[in-house]
Amino acid sequence: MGIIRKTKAVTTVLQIFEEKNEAKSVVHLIELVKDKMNKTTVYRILDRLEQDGVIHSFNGKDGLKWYAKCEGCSANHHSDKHPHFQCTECDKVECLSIEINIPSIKNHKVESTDILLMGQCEVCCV
Amino acid sequence: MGIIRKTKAVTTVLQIFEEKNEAKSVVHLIELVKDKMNKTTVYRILDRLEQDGVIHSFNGKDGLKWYAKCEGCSANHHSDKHPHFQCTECDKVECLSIEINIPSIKNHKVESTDILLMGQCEVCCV
DNA sequence: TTGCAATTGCAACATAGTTGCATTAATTTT
DNA sequence: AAAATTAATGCAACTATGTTGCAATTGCAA
Ligand SMILES: [Mn+2]
Ligand SMILES: [Mn+2]
Ligand SMILES: [Zn+2]
Ligand SMILES: [Zn+2]
Repeated sequence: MGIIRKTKAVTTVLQIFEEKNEAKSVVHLIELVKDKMNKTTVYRILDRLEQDGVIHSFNGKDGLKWYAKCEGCSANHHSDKHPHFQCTECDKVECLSIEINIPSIKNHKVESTDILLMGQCEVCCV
Repeated sequence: MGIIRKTKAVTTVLQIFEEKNEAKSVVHLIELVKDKMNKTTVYRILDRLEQDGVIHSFNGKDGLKWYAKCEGCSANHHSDKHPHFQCTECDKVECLSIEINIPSIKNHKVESTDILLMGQCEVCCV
């Protein structure tokens, strides 16, 4: 089960995702709220928010865990699957709403995909 | 620069990749050779072999680092880019020789991709 | 052989993430 | 409104992957 009590810590974390629709690494999140709560709490809240379909997680280019807001997901229906883009210059991560076609692989059953595109973001492109 | 001296340790690691064309996680490799060399040595050898275009690395589903033999790469030309498949049941990883088409993204410059497909492998499919 | 630089082992470190347990605080019950 | 219940938190200790500095070893060329 996910979030049951709306504590101050939960509200703080939620606010971060609400106020700006941007992916955040756990490391960055911990840094952001380090005066307000323990890192263990951050990990646990993120866990529970993910279970509830409020946020989703994925791995960035260096293997770190990132989270971003879900759109149209719930505790029993995680539908918001998509590739991500990480800028090699500023490290920013974006959720991409593009569809990438995966060809079927002989004798294999592909159930999910983990796609990270890397390069230069809009800002760093120039 | 990569491998300069063909030491016993280098030979041991190379043999593992030669005898079976299969991706290996660093954790597994360290375990495999733990009586023969230090883990630091394993990390450093893998590093140098990658620089030489003998092997390539990528992240598995749990964020762990994996390595597999390269085909047709050299120190100054790493061409063997491809998606990977990891079985969710037996954890085995395969290099895929399929092409996945990445649509261009407005105002972004995609320079590389990191694609991991997950599901059931040939053995676990049944 | 000898000399030297590449390689290795080792211990200590860095960082991400997890766990157990006592304490605190939301929320429900009385 | 107070008490009871139990989810949530803080903290310290831990695990795991990966890195670094440095002294000792070893491959190889001269
Ligand atoms: Mn996303
Ligand atoms: Mn591969
Ligand atoms: Zn950027
Ligand atoms: Zn399998």
